[in-house]
Amino acid sequence: MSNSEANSPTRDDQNEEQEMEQRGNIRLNLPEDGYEWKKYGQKFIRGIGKFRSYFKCQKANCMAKKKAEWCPSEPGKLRIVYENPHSHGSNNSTAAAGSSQSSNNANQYNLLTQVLGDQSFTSQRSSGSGS
DNA sequence: CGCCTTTGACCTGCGC
DNA sequence: GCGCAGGTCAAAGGCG
Repeated sequence: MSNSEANSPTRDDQNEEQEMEQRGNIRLNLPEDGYEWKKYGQKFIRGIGKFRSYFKCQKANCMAKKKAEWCPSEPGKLRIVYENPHSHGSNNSTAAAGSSQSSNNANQYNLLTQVLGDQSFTSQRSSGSGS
């Protein structure tokens, strides 16, 4: 086993990723959405048999929250659930693709979650923009 | 030295 | 009324 890990830095890197994945370390797969998130908790959800991470917007006046969980049927796929609208605009150009929509989306999503449910929107964010 | 991340424990709400 | 699950807060450790 010494040679396999000695000359395979890529594999080592992937191995690490998988190890963290098992621990529920979603931080590695956290998609940049233009906001600063702070992880404030992690829990193993028996309902889906996977870990769920809880993020909170670091902005002082922003009560926006984000939940990240692994898709039960699609290992490696991350499902992001946004809660509460942002009281400020996105300050990250990385998410320029949706920067103008981010705040708007978060706001609309809040309504959608209550009216339609998070599936339609979450599904769009996860597979629509990811893939 | 400061900031961020991770882990554990506690509290609240819902269901049976 | 009790039990289970989910969610949140706080403290400690590690890394930059």
